[in-house]
Amino acid sequence: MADREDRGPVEEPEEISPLTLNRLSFYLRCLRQLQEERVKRISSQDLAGRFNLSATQIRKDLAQFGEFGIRGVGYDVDELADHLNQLLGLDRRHAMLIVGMGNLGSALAQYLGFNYGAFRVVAGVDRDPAKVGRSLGSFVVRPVDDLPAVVRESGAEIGVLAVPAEAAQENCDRLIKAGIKAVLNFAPIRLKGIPGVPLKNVDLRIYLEELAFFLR
Amino acid sequence: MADREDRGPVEEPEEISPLTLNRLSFYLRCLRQLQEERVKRISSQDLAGRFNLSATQIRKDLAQFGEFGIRGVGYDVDELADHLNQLLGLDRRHAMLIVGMGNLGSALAQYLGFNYGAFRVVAGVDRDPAKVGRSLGSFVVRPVDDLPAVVRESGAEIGVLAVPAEAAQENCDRLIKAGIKAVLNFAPIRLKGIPGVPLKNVDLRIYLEELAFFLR
DNA sequence: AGATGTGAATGAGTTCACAGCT
DNA sequence: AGCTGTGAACTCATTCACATCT
Repeated sequence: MADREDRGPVEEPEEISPLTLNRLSFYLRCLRQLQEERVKRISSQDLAGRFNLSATQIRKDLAQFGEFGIRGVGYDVDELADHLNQLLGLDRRHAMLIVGMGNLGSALAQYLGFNYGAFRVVAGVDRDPAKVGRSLGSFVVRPVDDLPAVVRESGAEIGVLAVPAEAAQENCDRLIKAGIKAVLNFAPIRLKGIPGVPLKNVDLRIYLEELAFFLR
Repeated sequence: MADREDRGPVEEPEEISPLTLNRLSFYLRCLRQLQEERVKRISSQDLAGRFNLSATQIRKDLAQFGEFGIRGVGYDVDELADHLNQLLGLDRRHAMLIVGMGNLGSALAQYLGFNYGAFRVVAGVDRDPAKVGRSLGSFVVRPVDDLPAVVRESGAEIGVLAVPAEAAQENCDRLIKAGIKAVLNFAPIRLKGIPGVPLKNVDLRIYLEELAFFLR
């Protein structure tokens, strides 16, 4: 059955499609909004209606992970939010480290560190000695060569790459070698990661180009 | 209202899936890299091998829009890049306007305006009088109430929303009313657009949450 | 020969429709 | 009754396999 090619190791048992994961994250956002409105219970239909989603899909997505709803009634908003929060690994803090404290890096440090519940920017590094030593929020920018120590001391799990495309692969490798657990890449280049370390690309150029297509 | 300026023999846009569009944009990036390496011709196999793609998919994607390749030989790099460039609407400038000149807005203004060939940030607006009047790159921040005039004068086509979630829908509506042609939204909220105006969401929280899932 | 372009087959993802629980 | 959870049907996307062209 499972033919073993010269690929990486066997995958995790909990297979979840990126599309589903994306939606779960969005559902949680919707539930948070309902919580603020003091809504206690909601049916998949209502949820779908409010946020332009598909009721069936909501149910299918959720049912993958357990029976969170009450038949004939709907979902308990608080309870479901908690379940999703836990499922997505947001029930504990995630420390982030930013590589490249230029314009984008600095903006991300403040933007992400500010209002993102489970996430916290705890460190920043840069190659440029002129940027090292600057104080940004709750941390001081350190030299990129200190990465292993910075990761160890700060407990950072997620590395955010905000460096130019040319420097991205090198810094990605360094992050992984320094023991970072996941990478979020803002450089406009497709990086080669390694199997155990999830890597997500946020390519602003591609977003713009997709819009441009509709403006021809 | 969509006025189509016919210039050149571009294939019909037909319905194109967002996934395909995303890949075309990526193919173009790969071709640009090959151009820098002075590569003149490449086969779908080589292209796939170099950038971790599927050769069949490359051919299928491209074949939707014409016969760009030469059987038995491969694709002419320059020619294909030009075709994709034109197909994606990158053969002319696209002016962008940023709404919300806080940290993120300012960073985007410099980041996007700097090194993004076909795109140019030509204007920025903010609600805060303290930010109005600041000079950023090649433009001066103007009050958000001037949107209609700013759009008209600057010729901006793409509106970039870099405002808090609460203000995003209102500003999106204003952008559309002011005649903007497409919207790129960085606020962590799903906006209600209108049919003729393409809208793309870049939700940094969702990217982080998708990574967090793998760190449970 | 060697690579494209493409119908056919397979697989992934979504919607339908209804059984089953409250 | 009302709504969830889920197999079945369906639609969309990818891969296979090969006819076709240089």
